[in-house]
Amino acid sequence: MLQIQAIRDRKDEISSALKKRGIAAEEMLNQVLQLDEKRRATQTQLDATLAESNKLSKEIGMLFKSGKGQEANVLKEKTVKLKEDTKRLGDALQMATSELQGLLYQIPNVPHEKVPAGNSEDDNEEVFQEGTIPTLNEDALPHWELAKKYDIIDFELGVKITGAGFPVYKGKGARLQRALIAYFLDKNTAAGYTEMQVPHLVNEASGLATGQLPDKEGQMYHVTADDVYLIPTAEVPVTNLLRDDILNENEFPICYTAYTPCFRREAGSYGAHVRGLNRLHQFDKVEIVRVEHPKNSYQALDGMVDHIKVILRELKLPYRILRLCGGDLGFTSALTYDFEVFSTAQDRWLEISSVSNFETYQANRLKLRFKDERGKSQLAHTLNGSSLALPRVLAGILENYQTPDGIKIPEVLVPYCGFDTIT
RNA sequence: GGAGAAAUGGCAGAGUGGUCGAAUGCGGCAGUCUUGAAAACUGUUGAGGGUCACACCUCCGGGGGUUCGAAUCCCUCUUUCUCCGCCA
Repeated sequence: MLQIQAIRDRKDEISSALKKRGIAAEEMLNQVLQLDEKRRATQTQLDATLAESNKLSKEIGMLFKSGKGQEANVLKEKTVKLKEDTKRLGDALQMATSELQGLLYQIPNVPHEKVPAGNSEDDNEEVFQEGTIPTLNEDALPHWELAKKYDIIDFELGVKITGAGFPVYKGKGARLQRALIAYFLDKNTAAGYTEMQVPHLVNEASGLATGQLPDKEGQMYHVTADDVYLIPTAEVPVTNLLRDDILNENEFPICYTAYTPCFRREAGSYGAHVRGLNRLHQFDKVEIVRVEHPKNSYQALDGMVDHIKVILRELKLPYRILRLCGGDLGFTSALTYDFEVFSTAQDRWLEISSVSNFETYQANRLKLRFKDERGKSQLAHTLNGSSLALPRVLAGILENYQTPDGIKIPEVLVPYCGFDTIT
């Protein structure tokens, strides 16, 4: 959620930056300012009314104490009208506040100056590419064929026990997945991220604070009996660990990593692009989350990107980095880099990580602040990234490492797997 | 799931209708003393709205109510603790 003060100070700047998302926000922002003014005017009136009745109440108290009950009763009558005003103004204030809030919820984050304009993924900007794309045999298979051939992932079994998009990993497939999780966590903790294990269900307040609610209910599984949501990403519980906190400046940076399953309804997805591991309702992911001083957050973002580069380099997977354009940028993000692994057998790039700086957008909803050197509360910056998402990394490994003799295991994973080939 | 008790500032903990945004202690910060530190002493120390700055307003788990006036009384929800039940 954008800060009202920011809109008051830099409306035109914000409005033109939002154009990169293809959003004409001018009118909405004007409406925000109007509502804000109304809200403040109402607040001022209410405060004055309350001040007066506070004063009267004190006088009444003193009169009663000194036995002047009659005078007190005269004053009491005066409070009747004040009470009515208080009620009316209080209702008006509440209405203005929630209207304002509702409007602010609809305005996405302001794109960073580096964000290219554009409407679709075609306008994303490739900023880096590394690794060699292997030359495979003519009979090279996509990962869903490999999964069947070597009996390491069973999609039909998942359908039987749950439904489409809930695969069952078997034998060496399960072990490889566990190896990847352990390897990612080890890399992240070695880089200074504290490993956390968090709940996989969150309440409504958490969903609101990181921006999954109120608009994206459809993406999350909702357990209505207990009114909790299955997490779509570890970002939600991990970032919410710091909800309502006021940090000291010297606590920065806060760096967490967590492995969790992620649950996404993915309503409306279909077709070849969702085959196999490409898009699932349940998948595993290791996430990194940072909370930073505003002046350091972009340096931190670069650091996260570099960190993920190292991992992909070690896995020897060909990958590229995209800077997302305004149209492809997530609602809450100011700047996002996507990592994509090239899947040779499918002949396409697969997104495996998304690294974002949310600046104060999430922090504003989270009420995640810090005390600056003057002792004033300021919003912190939040960032997160996948490090990494499992299924497509797995798909990339299976496809790129396939040989006539079986699937080779990347060297760094062999100690975690306990075998070097899947046959 | 059943019965009972509780929820107050960073922490501990007083406060059961008015002058309480809240005693006191600890912790934090600043100062005095000291070569320096400790101890001692003095001062200061919650969040949000509002204002150029004050004033002023709101917040004692959340929501609602009674009252001229609520941390304090009532209703409700949530959470924690104790006992019972169930159980990895």
